[in-house]
Order: sequence, then structure tokens, then C-alpha cells
Amino acid sequence: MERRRLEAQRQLEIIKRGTVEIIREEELLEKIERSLQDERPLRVKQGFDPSAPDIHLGHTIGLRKLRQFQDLGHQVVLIVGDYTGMVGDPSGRSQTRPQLSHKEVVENAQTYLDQFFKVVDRERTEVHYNGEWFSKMSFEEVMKLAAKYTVARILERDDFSTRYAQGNPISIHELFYPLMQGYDSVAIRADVEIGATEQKFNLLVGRDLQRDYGQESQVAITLPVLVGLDGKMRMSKSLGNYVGIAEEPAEMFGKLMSIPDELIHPYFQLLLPLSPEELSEIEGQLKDPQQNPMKLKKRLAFELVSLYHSQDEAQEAQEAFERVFQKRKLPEEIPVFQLKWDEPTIWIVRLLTLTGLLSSGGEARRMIKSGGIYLNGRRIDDIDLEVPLEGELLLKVGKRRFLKVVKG
RNA sequence: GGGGAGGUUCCCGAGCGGUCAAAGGGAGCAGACUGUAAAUCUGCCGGCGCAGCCUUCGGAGGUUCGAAUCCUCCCCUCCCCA
Repeated sequence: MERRRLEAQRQLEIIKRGTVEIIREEELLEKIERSLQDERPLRVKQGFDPSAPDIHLGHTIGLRKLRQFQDLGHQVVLIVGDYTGMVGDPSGRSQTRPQLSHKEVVENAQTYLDQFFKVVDRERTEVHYNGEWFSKMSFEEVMKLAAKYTVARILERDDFSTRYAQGNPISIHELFYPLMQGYDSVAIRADVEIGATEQKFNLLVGRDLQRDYGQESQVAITLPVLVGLDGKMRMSKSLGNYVGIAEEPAEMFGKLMSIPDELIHPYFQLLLPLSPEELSEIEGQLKDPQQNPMKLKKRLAFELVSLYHSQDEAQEAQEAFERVFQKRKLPEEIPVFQLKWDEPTIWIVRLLTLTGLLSSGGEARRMIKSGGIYLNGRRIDDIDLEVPLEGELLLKVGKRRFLKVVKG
């Protein structure tokens, strides 16, 4: 008995780490205790919005938390929001999302799962589509669900109220999103749901609905939102300030090296499994003016690439980075483009667009004018340049795009 | 249903008959400086072998020598009233 209590306490401590809020902590402790007593794992829910199938580092905060639950013996229940996807989560959105076809949802779900299981244990995961229950709902049941919440409460939400205040359109079906997500918790009898802080409202709706449907309410756990590479906005694919966990090692490494210094510590803290001691050591080094933060950034990049790829690949990525950007040498591997061209020479602007390096002649002209184009190591300043097509040509666009061109 | 305000280039937003490929800001790209950091400064930011031409200002027509700007119809959004 006493032993169980201690074990529950221990689990709670682990789960608590890195969270912003647990609503409510006492309930969680009680649930864990009961779970130990009945030998029934907690059902920890996570939803997935199929309009955004790629997992980036921002998502891994939640995924790592799920993994922790699994390591403590609990069950993850992933919900593919094929029906909610038809609505589109209004959280953090200023606009209505486009609706997806069923085919797109299924394809995206597959992509998502492949990445999801890089962090989360497949064995302890149950996957459901919320169409399983929503497609069977009668209109009467939909009305019953809709009757459980009031417009004022839904509009309390920051994103709705902001949109409303700014005079932006909100469609009626969007108001259903929180209800649908909440109902998912009813359908799968969730004990816990986790989400980023912006998900708090949706998580709380789940609690209310479960109670209304005669179930015990889930515990809502919120986690910090990761700031993106720009250092300002939340990490998101649509803002282009993200690092996908499926990205190539070199790409991942490079992107991480470009983060502003202020993000070094939060990234270590939120993305890597480090002990509090290690973290405070890193903090100390960051404050020390003798230390170049770049070193820590390299370590961060190295460890993250190791985590999602391998140590060897991280090592390679680091060497490639140092070579290309710090020593300004050529990368070891440069993609080769087979150019089909019959004339003995080719106009530089045409060359740049035909190889796909730049999308239009106008862009190529501009790039040349601003000094961003190198041919065989020499900067080009002549827009009318005719390039003789002999052997191998080496093109460089900006700092990081290289291409070898051969006649083919 | 009645009344009012709007829809402009990736986003915000000015323009309200020619001088408009369309101010300004943001994002983005390139250059300088660097630690591929931030900050800063500079340039670019529809297409075209580009001192010229072509396609853009919700959609379709029309008026005019000339329309993002005026007129008609349609679509969409917001606000007030019912």
C-alpha cells in the first residue's frame, strides 16, 4: 500500500518534468495509484491533425512525454483526426483551414506514423481514426453534443475571439472543432491528454464532455511551445522555421546552427533527455563570456542529429558543416546535373534556370547583380556571360547551394 | 430582409482615371560584417535574352484614347438593425 503510494509519487515526479501545467495534479496522482492497484495502464491520448503530417522538433516535446508514459508502463492512444481534419484546428490560426480529402488523410497518416514511431513505442500504442465514431453519429447525436457547450464559452478562446475582434470570418463548423476533439476523449475513455499550451482549451473541453457523458474526466497536461529557428514565432512548417525529424542529417545540423543564441538553452532543455545538472552546466557555459556559444550549438546539433539518425551521421554532418561554412571549402558531395544542350556555350541565366537552381530568369539576373552566383569558384558579374560547356561546371548559388553540371 | 463598409502583388496595408508592376511595413533572398547567431548597413523582391514588351489589383462584362481606380451584374467577407 505504502509502496504503491511511493511508486505513484515517483511516476508523478517524472511526468511533471518539463510540463507547464497539470490539470489537476491530485487527480493524476490518484489515477496513477489506481492504475497500479488494478494493473491497468493509463490511456494517454494524443491527437494528430492530418493536414500537417510532418513531425518537427516542436512536436517532439509532446512525443517524448508520451514515451515517458510508456516507459512507466502506460498506453498511448493516438487519434488520427480524419474527421477533425475536415474541420481544421483553429488553434493559433487566423484563417480557416482548407479541408482535406479522405485519400490525403490516409496518406498523411502513414507519413505521420512512420515519424511518430521514431520516438514513441509502437508496441504500446493504439491507433484510431476519429471517423470510427463520428461517421456513425446521427444528426440527433450531433445536436446533443452541440448543446453541451455555449457560443460564449467557445468564443472565449483566444484565437476565436481575436479573429472575431478583427472582423475575420469564422465558419460555424469551426466551432465544432473543440467539441469533436473533446468527444474523442469520451470515445476512447482517455485518462490523460497531453498537448501544447495552445491546446489547453481543447483539452479542457474533453474534461467537461467526459463528465457530461458520465465518465471520469481526463487529466490535461500542457507542454511548452517550441520557438522556431527565427527565434520569434512558434515552430511550424507553414512559417518555414522548423526542423523536421525526418530531415537529412546535414540539413538538420545546418538548420540548428542557424538558431539565435537565446534558443540554445531552451532547445537543450526541451529537446534532449538531459539531467538538471547537465542543463545547469550548459547554462553556466552560456553565461561565460570566455566561451563561444557556437561550441554549444554544435553540441546541440550533434546530439539531435544523433538522436534522430545516428552518431556516425552526426559526426559526418558536423564535419561537412565545418568544411563548407567555417573553412569555406566545397562540400564532399555535390549533386550532379545532366544538362541536355547542343550548343558549345550556354547563357548563364539559362543555365541557372535549366538546372532548377533558380526559378526564373529574372531571379537569376537579380542574383547575379547582387553577387550571389559563383561559377567554378569565381563570382560572376556579367549577365550576358556565355559559359563554354566543357567538362564539369561548378555552380554555387548563395552560401549553401552547390551543383555540378555535366553535359549529358 | 433593411442599412453601411470592404475584397490590392507571400502577409498586413496605401492607392481611387494617365506619372502604377502599384507607397510603406513584415516575411523572404543576396551582399558586407560574423560564430551560416543576433543586431546593423546595402541591394533585390510578377514574367520575358529585360533601355522594351507581356500578365496582375475578387469574377464577368461595359464606359474611355487610357481603368486597381468610373458603371452594370455576379461571388465572397465584416459591421449595425430585424
